[in-house]
Amino acid sequence: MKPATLPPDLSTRYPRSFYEQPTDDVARQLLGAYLFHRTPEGLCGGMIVETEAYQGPEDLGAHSSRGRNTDRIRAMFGPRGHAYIYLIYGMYWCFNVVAGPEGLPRAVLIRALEPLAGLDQMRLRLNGKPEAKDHTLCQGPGKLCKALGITGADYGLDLDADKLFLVPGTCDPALVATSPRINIDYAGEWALKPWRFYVRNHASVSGPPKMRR
DNA sequence: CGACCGATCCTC
DNA sequence: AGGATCGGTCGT
Repeated sequence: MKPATLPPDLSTRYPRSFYEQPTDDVARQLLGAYLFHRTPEGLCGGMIVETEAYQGPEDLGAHSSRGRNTDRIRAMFGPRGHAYIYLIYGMYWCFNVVAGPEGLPRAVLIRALEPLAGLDQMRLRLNGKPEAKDHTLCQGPGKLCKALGITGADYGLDLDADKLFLVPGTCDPALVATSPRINIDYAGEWALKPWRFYVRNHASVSGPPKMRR
C-alpha cells in the first residue's frame, strides 16, 4: 500500500458522539485516524494502523475487570475521548482512547502508528539507533508512547484539545483485519474475542509476522 | 506492609 | 527464551 500522508487540516476533531459508539466499533474506525503529540520538542505523530478494544467490567482482559475502579484506571470511567495512560512492566507507557457508552470503564489501546511527523525527534527519544527504519518507530504500544513522548503527565487529557490529539481519518474496510488481543492469555475465554484491529500487511503493525497478515 | 506481576521490548 | 524494572493491586 502507498505511504500515508499528513491529514490536510490538523485542527479537525471527532464529535463526542464518535467516542460513545460501542468500543469495538471505535477501535475499528480509529484505523486510518491520526494521533499527534505537541511538545516543546516539536510535533510528533502518525496514522493509526493497530488497535485493541478493552471492555470492562466483564472483560477479564481489561484493567477495569471485576468491578475494579482505582486511581490508576479512573480515566476509563471518565468522559469519552480522553486519554487513559498506564505504565507497564515498570518501563513502558501505553496510550488508550476512552471509548464506549458513557459511564462504562472501556477504552481502545493504540498499538501502532505509521509515523508521519517528527521522525527525527522520535529517533532521539528512542535512544540512539538513528538507522532504525521508519516503520519500526511506532511499532508497538510501548514504542509509540516513547517515540511521541507520551507519559503519565498526559493522563486524562481531552483528545479534542491541541496537546495530545486525534484527527479523523479512514481506512479502506477491505484492508481491515481482526485477531485476538495480544498478551492477555490470563483472560480465559475473553482472550479469544476478536478485538484486535489492524491494517492488513502494513509494515508498522506490531506482533509476530503471522499476526500482521 | 510485603509479595506478586503485568494490555512490553530488547538482547541473547 | 529470559531479563529489565516498578507502581498497582491485593492478601495478610
